[in-house]
Amino acid sequence: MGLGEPVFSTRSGSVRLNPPSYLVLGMVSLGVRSGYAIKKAADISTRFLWPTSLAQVYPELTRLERHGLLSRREDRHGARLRSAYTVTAEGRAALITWLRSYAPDTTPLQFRDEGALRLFFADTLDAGDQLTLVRQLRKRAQNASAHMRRDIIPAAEALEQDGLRFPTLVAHLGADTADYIDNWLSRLEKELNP
Amino acid sequence: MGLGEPVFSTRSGSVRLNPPSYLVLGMVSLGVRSGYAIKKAADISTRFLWPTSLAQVYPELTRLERHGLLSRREDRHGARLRSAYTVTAEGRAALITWLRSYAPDTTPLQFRDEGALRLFFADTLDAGDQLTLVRQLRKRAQNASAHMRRDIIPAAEALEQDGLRFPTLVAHLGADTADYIDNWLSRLEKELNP
DNA sequence: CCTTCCATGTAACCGGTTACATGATTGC
DNA sequence: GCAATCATGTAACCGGTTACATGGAAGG
Repeated sequence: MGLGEPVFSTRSGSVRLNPPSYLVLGMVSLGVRSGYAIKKAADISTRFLWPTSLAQVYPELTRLERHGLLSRREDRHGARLRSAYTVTAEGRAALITWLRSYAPDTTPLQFRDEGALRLFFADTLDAGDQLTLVRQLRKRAQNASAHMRRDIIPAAEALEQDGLRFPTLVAHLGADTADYIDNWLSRLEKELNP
Repeated sequence: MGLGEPVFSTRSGSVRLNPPSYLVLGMVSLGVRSGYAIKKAADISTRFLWPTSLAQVYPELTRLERHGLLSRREDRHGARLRSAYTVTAEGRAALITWLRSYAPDTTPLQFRDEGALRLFFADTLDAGDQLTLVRQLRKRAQNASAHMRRDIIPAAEALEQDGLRFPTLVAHLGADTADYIDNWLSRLEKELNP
């Protein structure tokens, strides 16, 4: 196993917490109360950083509650029942511990990306197809940037009224990075098409 | 399933080819002949784009050969036997088809990254810890850039004698992007620490 | 001689996604 | 009335990693 077991000790034993756990814990701590809402919130904010699914969110909520990091309340809305979660003191402590424990050496920077993998093997293509591929990659970077500026950043900015600035910052980092990549590829495009 | 089944038709039925398949196929097409060597080559080139493991490479080689995309030759080296793979015409066609078929809309740009996820939730931290986190993230970006420029790029440049330029280009894209992120975070750091 | 590297594979496990199943509420 | 959205969950599957198991070759 090596170093840094991602285990958090609670009064009731210990829980193994991984990024999806902290995603759920973090969302609840931002005031998102139901599983359904967490998934929706993740789709317009952390989707690029860490995608998730309902089939992951619901069991995780149950698990976090079982270990005392979340507290559940039945929130009856007509005949429909809904679970409203809030973070416990222990849950908040777990989140903060995680945020404070980041070690740059254990998690190396990765860009796992099929597009870039194709570019790596592009020597196999003739000049025309190489150019097409680079243009497609640019298009994707442009799409990503546009989507973030049009949808993600405004949604994040709405949270600033609650004193939350980092969602906006991260969204900007993503959009700016996408622009940087587009720019880089545009220089490559010119180089390939003189 | 939806759109774009990643299936390639061969004389002997059809194969489902995914990024790890093309990683193996591509590496063999670059002249890397054994499973062991493919893993080693991937570790100093495509690791950031698409990590892999021996437990993935070996079965994939067998599968690709079974479908006629690779051809295997027993390469006896003393008492030790080793499999030496080469790409068949069909294998080369499959690789080129994949490289030519990139659709920017189906594969959205993702930065799946635990570090950025932490930054997203950093409002939970006090100012001092926020600063520490940003500095840690910078350190990681610097490490990544340094490692690429010291190890990955020189290794890629050695391939240029064989007429391969894209491995070097992709390595530079990675290193430059890491530098960009470091720079972006350094501005954030100044903003947080006035 | 002994360590490191070359070399090939399998078994067990885990993290995550897709698909399935169900039903109430809201808004047009 | 009907469609879209809110809401919760499970089962099956898949992609990928870690750990296990084995042994020859090369280099100091």
